[in-house]
Amino acid sequence: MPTPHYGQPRYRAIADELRERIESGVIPRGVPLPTESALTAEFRAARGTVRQAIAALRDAGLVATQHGRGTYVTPDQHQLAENSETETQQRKVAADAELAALFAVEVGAALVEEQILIRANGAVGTVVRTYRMPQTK
Amino acid sequence: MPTPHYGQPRYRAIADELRERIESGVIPRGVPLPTESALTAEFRAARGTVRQAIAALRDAGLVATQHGRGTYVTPDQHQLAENSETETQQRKVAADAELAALFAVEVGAALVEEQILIRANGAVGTVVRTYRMPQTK
DNA sequence: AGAAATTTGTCCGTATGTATC
DNA sequence: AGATACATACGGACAAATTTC
Repeated sequence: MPTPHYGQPRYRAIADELRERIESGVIPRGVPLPTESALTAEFRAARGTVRQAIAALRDAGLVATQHGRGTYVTPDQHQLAENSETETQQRKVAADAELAALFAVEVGAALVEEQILIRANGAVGTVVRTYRMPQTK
Repeated sequence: MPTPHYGQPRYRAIADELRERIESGVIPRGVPLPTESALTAEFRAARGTVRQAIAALRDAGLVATQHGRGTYVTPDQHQLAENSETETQQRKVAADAELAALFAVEVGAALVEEQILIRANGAVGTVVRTYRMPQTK
């Protein structure tokens, strides 16, 4: 099989098809996308092409991929807006090993953490923690 | 040559090297990057790997590519701050005591963590961690 | 104006590494 | 430890846009 891509590239057609399934609900939010090999078989495309399609969806924020686990459809943010309230608090925390590496400081160094709780109907649905270096100026 | 990518992937090392040349002025702003085949020869890497490196620079806004022409170093935005890029990673983590209380689950229960790194001029400035329950129905 | 050369874009197939289950 | 799934890398082929002759 040669490599014809007249008009629309193959990977874009696959991406559009998957996007359609997500937005129409054929693939519900929060569940994993078919695996790369499943998509490879379904669309008769090489894995690289399938990965290109998934990358496009990822760039669009529609899905998120986890190494070794799969690619998951991102939960729909629009629906959360109704009964949701947020609660924010700030505190000083010590850098763990990972944060220390990211910020290039020593383990245990002081960081500012802002924690936002997002409640839907009373129950905590999402916790967002933002870390920054303390402002020194 | 097999395909070892212990530690840092090859394409990232190439991207870092090119970024270094750009930021140090070895490759001035506004001029074209070496062609893909030139980079292929210089780094002894496959073209796909070189293209992956260039894609990383493109995502970071350092270069822009034009079909049939080449990849050009973006003119200096040098009014700072807009040189920020993000990197997102998702993983499964065990709930610590606090998160367990917030989500009303047991300590150690599986949560999905999405971590976003916000870089300004290469250095991590902000880390955002979002926690959710897996498989929300 | 047209043909050839150059350069990036797309696609295939395969192999191996790494993370997760 | 084995199976599954995504990540990285190679090499080859052809397509499309641009430049050069």
